[in-house]
Amino acid sequence: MGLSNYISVDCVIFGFDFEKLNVLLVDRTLTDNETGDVLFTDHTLTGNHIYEDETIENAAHRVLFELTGLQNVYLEQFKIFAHPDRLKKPNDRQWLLHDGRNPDVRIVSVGFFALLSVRDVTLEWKGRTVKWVPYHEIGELAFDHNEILEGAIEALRNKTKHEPIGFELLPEKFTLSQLQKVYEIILDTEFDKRNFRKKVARMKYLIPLDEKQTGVAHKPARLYMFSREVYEKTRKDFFDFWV
Amino acid sequence: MGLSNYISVDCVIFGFDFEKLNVLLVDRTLTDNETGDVLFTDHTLTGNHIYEDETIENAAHRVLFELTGLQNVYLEQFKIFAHPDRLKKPNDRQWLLHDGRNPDVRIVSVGFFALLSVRDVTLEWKGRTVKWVPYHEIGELAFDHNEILEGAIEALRNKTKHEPIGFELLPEKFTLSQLQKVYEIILDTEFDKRNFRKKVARMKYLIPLDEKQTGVAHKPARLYMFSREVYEKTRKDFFDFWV
DNA sequence: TTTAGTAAGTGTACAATTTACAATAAGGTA
DNA sequence: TACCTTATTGTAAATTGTACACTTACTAAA
Repeated sequence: MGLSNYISVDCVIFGFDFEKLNVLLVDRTLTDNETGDVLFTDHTLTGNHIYEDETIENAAHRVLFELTGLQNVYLEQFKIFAHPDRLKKPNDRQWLLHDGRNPDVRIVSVGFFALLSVRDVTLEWKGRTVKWVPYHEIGELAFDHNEILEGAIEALRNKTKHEPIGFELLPEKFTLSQLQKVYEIILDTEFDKRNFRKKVARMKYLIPLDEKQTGVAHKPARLYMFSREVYEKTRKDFFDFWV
Repeated sequence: MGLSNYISVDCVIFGFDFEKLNVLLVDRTLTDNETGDVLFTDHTLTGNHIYEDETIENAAHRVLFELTGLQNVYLEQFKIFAHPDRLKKPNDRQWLLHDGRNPDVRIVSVGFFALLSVRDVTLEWKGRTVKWVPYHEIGELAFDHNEILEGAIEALRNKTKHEPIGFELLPEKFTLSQLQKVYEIILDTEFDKRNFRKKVARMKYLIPLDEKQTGVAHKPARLYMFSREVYEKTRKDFFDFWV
């Protein structure tokens, strides 16, 4: 099974740690073959070429599995990146050449974003170091990966406003304060606690459990679950573009 | 300037005629070179390969211009179609072979949808007949074009719910009943006329004109315009996924 | 065991929006 | 002039949005 050497996927993997939104980045360090000097070092998103007989969704799930060991992760295609010059910055050309690839071949990359609650992650991938970096601390990335990241954030924001995907960034059981925090971080805003809860109380698909937080140095909060089943059954389509 | 022979764009061009949502389709008829017999005839969406140095957005605008002569059309990338078997139905292979193309090369296609008010359209494109077909009357299309069409409709519905793109399907000046009809058709629902107008009256970016319809056999309706400028200035981001 | 610290949980009044519902007005056409 | 067609408009009740502050339940430290 060969590789399709002109299509790739790039995954923006978001992980929420109850405080910040993080993104999984991979170190990219190019060293001179002879002297061993470090020529440059920076970061990339996580991506892969796809196999010839593979769907792009599969390729994206594969990346995700290799990195996190997780299979059932929220993953969504959001945009294609295909600018003719997207791989043509000097460092990027050098890196591709070093890797035995032709930097003049136009590569179309399909952007995906994934959502998960931060957990332990395989800390190596193809011999490169992988780490969580807070979204706001991400500097200049390799290739067009800053553009892909911004596209992912925008897609995440838009989707979050209209569909219940915030839950994907939390563990199965979570508190209302954690849920509120997710939305505040993604939408870059703050909500009134009482009003947020009043709104939330109307959502039939947010199931209160008979369980509480443990081990916290304050009144323990009740735990909730999201039920996609109830959501699908009770959701109404409606019309809200105005405002 | 060569062609990238593995990337293409497919455009779902929606046209509204105040009654129905239509899609621009192109006839595809394969005739036997020797006998002249018609081997099969069906329809495709409108698509194109992209040039090597061209962005995909440019390629999509090019398709649109060739077909409609229009330059400033609402156009949006919505999904990529890349299934390994997407061009492998027997008729499709035959068509590609006849056209001198290799049906075994995997072609990634970027799906776009365009919105416009139905107007005169160039009725020929590369020697093939082009016509508006009401969305609900579209049967089986070539390649994976039914899938692309459904993807486009879904993207159109979603976007319509949250952003003011319904206007793109109307002429510059339109009546409130026409606007209501656009939304009813896209969202496949019906609105109460008084409540619809009450809601609409709150949108500052819907500008009432001192002009009325002419030539209609009933009380002429006032004309309105959409101001994207006012919309951008007054829009608030908010949060409505729950229902 | 007492105290301090921390986040959880809760109600009310007012404003804005949604919803359901039907009669009159203004043009053309016969 | 009568008729046909679509445009235009209001009101009351229910729901939702908004602004705002105190009490509760737990841990940790004294």
